[in-house]
Amino acid sequence: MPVNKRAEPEAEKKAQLMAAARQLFVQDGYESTPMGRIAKAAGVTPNTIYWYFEDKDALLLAVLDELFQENMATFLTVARKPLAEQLLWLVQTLRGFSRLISTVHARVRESKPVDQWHSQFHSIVEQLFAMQLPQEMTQAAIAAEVRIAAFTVEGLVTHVLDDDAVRLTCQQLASRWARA
Amino acid sequence: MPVNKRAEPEAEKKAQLMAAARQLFVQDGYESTPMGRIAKAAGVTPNTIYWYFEDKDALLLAVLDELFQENMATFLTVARKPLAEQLLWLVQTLRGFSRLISTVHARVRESKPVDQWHSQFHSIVEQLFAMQLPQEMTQAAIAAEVRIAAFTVEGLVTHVLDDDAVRLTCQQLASRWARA
DNA sequence: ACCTGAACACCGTTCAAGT
DNA sequence: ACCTGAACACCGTTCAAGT
Repeated sequence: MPVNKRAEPEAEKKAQLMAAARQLFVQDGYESTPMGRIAKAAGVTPNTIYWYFEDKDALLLAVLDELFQENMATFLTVARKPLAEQLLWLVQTLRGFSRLISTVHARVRESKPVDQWHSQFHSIVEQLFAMQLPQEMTQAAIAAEVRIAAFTVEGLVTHVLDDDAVRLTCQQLASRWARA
Repeated sequence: MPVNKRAEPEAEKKAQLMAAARQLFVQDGYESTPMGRIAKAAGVTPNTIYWYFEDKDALLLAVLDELFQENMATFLTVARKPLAEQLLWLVQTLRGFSRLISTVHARVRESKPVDQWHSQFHSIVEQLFAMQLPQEMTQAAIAAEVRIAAFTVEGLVTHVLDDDAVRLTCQQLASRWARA
């Protein structure tokens, strides 16, 4: 007849595992953090993780989803500012997860789920920018400009550059879209 | 007194190893090709590779250098054409090595030698483009435009896109640099 | 349902030993 | 100088067994 026997419901344990994985993935990178280290940080045995997650990729995707949700909310806040500022905010935010981003790109080829997540992420971000570009542009031009912006953001995030270079590149990029 | 005892001088054996590695790295990717497979393709035992190369990274760098030298020559041929065409050529050529490029980006963080190779590669390609941009632009603007171009090329190379999208993006990118 | 100890398969690399 | 067989350390994952 008891309903809440366990001190830790399944969801909570899963959250602990994700918190440990997230911290280590962001700090040390996905490839450089063995399952054993995540397990130890969460106080379990490595194989226990497999009761909650299918494999290491599933853990990665769960972490990515969490990070996306958390930061999407505040991005929508920034979405009313000038485009150059939006770009700069996006780059600075993503820079905090640059190792994770490199990992996603590396694993797009090896893992279908990672590939799907990556495609979806691009779609959302690119659409958010597309709707802000001048209406006078052709659809093809808008699509091209959005790709240029997306790839530039990725480059700024994953390459080592000083803040000035990042800022100037965002401004130069946005200067093209001055409304007619 | 004999001078050329061996049927296969060291350089030749090394070249064989590099040819095997190159083929497999390009086809299957660096992470997905074990040293054992390279060894088998070259007709030796895995540990033999370590007599010729310090480690797997050294093999990778040797292959990268080879590819760079081979393609640099024909790039200089293309360098007299319009910028949009140069970009398109660069993207299409690099697309043949997209897995290798993803690997380089992933390993920049883990391997100092790979990081240095990557930086040097960027420097050379970016300078080649910088000198072709309109003289009227400020140094800062040129630097920003070159970064935008480099990152867009990288994005076009590493993401899945149809040929039309690639072509349109290169044109749109170059349209900005129309000489005043 | 939840977790563990032990094992498996795979991989890069090393090393003592051979020619 | 050049190459090998055997071993080492490490890793993701599985599985039979425990509670």
